Amino acid sequence: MRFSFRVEKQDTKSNARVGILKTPHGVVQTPSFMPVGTKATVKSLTPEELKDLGAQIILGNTYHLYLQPGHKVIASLGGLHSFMNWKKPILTDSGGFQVFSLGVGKRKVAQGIHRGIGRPESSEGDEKSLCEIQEVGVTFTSHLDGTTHTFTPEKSIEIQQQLGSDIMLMFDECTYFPATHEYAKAAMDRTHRWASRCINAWTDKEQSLFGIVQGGVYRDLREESARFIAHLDTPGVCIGGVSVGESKKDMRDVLEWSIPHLPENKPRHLLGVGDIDDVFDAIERGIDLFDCVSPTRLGRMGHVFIKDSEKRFRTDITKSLYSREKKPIMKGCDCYTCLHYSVGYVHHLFRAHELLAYRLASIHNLRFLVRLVDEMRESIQQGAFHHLKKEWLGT
RNA sequence: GGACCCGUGGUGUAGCCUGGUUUAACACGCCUCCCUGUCAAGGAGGAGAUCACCGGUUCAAAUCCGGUCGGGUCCG
Repeated sequence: MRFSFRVEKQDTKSNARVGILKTPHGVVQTPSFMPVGTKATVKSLTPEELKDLGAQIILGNTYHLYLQPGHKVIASLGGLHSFMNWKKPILTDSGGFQVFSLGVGKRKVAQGIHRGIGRPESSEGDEKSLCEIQEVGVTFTSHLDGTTHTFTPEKSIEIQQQLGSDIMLMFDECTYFPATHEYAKAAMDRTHRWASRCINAWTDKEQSLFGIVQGGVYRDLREESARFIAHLDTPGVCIGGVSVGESKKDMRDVLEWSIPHLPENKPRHLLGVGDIDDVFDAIERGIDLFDCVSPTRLGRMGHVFIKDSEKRFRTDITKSLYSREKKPIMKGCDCYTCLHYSVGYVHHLFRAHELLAYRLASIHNLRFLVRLVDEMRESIQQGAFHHLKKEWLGT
């Protein structure tokens, strides 16, 4: 099956749309949320569980798989799908984001402050940058063993082709927030030059390749980047450089400026976004695909998704008040966790540091988000997207 | 009846022998906050102890000495 995308239904009151994405490993009905499986596994879950909770496609990571176990190892074991026993579509990130996220320095990362991405000026005292950006590519230091590596656009595509993903992403420079206009422009221009090199390196046309819009939080840059990426001969586009520390308003502005310049007939992926309100907003603006670590990462930290009145949509299940709660995490949830376990039990598992806790919470959170996007898709089909949005967000 | 061990925040311990560098440390627990293309079963911060009690030695005691109470082990 070759790659194709078709818009099936366009919402009349917004830019929301329903589409069908065909890939060599099956069909994805959009809009769709994809769980993140960085190291060839969605942490704590089996592919069977992923399938059961409704995941249509997952994301894997070039940076991590290149470092461990190595793309050649995975290729020799039959490619990523076979390696991890996931038969459905896979999108691979290019490694750009990770390479730059390491650039902020070890200490900040150790402190959990790593959302300012790719700041090359960063020689503040002992905070040595772990990566160096040049025209040819990025030289970085492995977080695993300190060895030095270089990613170029060509290298990233080569790795992704060996992994055998259905959707490859271009090697881009994800700008940090806040970035000056000058720097954001330089990074965007570099990303555009790298885009051509990615296309040239792209030899296996069974796999598709998506370009990535950059440009920081600047209107002129976003518009320019969106137009540039839109005109590339690739089957899809991504909007990147969001959810890197900017405000929600900034993110919305970025979508506002970028999307009108993107082609109607190509799928649009919004990188790294997964907050409920953000997903509603993005789908309303015409985004088709999402990926985000939040359901799994927050799940492992004991935060479970709920539909609440405060529009926070999550609660910390490890809090004492949940120790004797007999009810499931969320009334009406059809996930495996909610069908079989009480809040009190999952609470206990977290307190006891039992491994099942991570799995049950991840299953719930992923099912919650996948199902919500399913409902959004259904509502678009029926012309009721606005009603669903109002029901959830109140606006 | 005899010998020995122990008594430090909610829990479990470290420190005690070689008194001061202890504003008494650590783990877990508790409370706040954070997490959006995962270096993330992670991170930041906070509350909480008159070191069982009484007395003594000393410039100075959780730390040394005596006694009391409480818990435990072993021997009869």
